Amino acid sequence: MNPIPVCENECVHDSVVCEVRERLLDEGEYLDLADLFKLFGDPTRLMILHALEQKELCVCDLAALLNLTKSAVSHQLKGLRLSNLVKFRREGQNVYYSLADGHVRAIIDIGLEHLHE
Amino acid sequence: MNPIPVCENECVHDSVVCEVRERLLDEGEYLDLADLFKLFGDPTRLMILHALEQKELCVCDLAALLNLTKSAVSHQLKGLRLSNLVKFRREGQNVYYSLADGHVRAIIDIGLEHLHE
DNA sequence: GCAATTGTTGAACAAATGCTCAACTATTAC
DNA sequence: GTAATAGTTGAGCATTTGTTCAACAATTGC
Repeated sequence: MNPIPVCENECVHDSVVCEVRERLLDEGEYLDLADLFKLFGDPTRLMILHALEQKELCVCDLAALLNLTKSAVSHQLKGLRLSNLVKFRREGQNVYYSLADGHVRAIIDIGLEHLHE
Repeated sequence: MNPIPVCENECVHDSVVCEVRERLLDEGEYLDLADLFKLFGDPTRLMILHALEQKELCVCDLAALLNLTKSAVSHQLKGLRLSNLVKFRREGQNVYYSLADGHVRAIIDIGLEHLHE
């Protein structure tokens, strides 16, 4: 019998598996990371993020730009806000959104690089 | 009446919206990009990718490592293969998977950086 | 040839996701 | 105060997604 692995398989390279297991992150980290990347996994949110890369925009602008209802945009912005991808400021009746930091641009750029290579 | 935007809103800053619209990508690009990032949006796939960052592994190893069936792992690997995130080679009965290029590591690293900042 | 093992695939089903709709809050102008 | 506009929120519903299960293909050893 071997270390931790409980599995249906015979072939398993135990020493390698154990070695890799030690370098893996906590399960919670992968959950958090997945929740973050899920936000990039929807065309609408990508367009919102990419638009905000160009300029600060209010909800109405985004709705007009993407041909969506303000509600739909607002729902998506909420997710982006909760993960600190975007920040916002109120000015009168308008709420202006912009990117919170450079991570969004960096991630999208690498994604595009991967697609176009 | 103004350029392209057809919308329910009055507030829209037309010149800004038009300017941003010109810099947006084709809709298909956002779809492709979203499909790519969807692959990072699942904890299981993230663990697979992160494990492959450490070492080349066969399906059995991954199954043992993540406590999943070979079927589940194989299904996920298929998606990763189709998007050129992983490559593989057959050696006897085993199929060994590894990362196709540096983009996976780059994306995961930025994601972790964002979470931990 | 046959049995054993690794790996892949398609169908099925439960869980998660994104949009719509309606109701609501917030600010401005009167 | 009221009316109008911007924005948010929760429920509902159709679509998508991830795993399981069973059947199948591929390689090895006899």
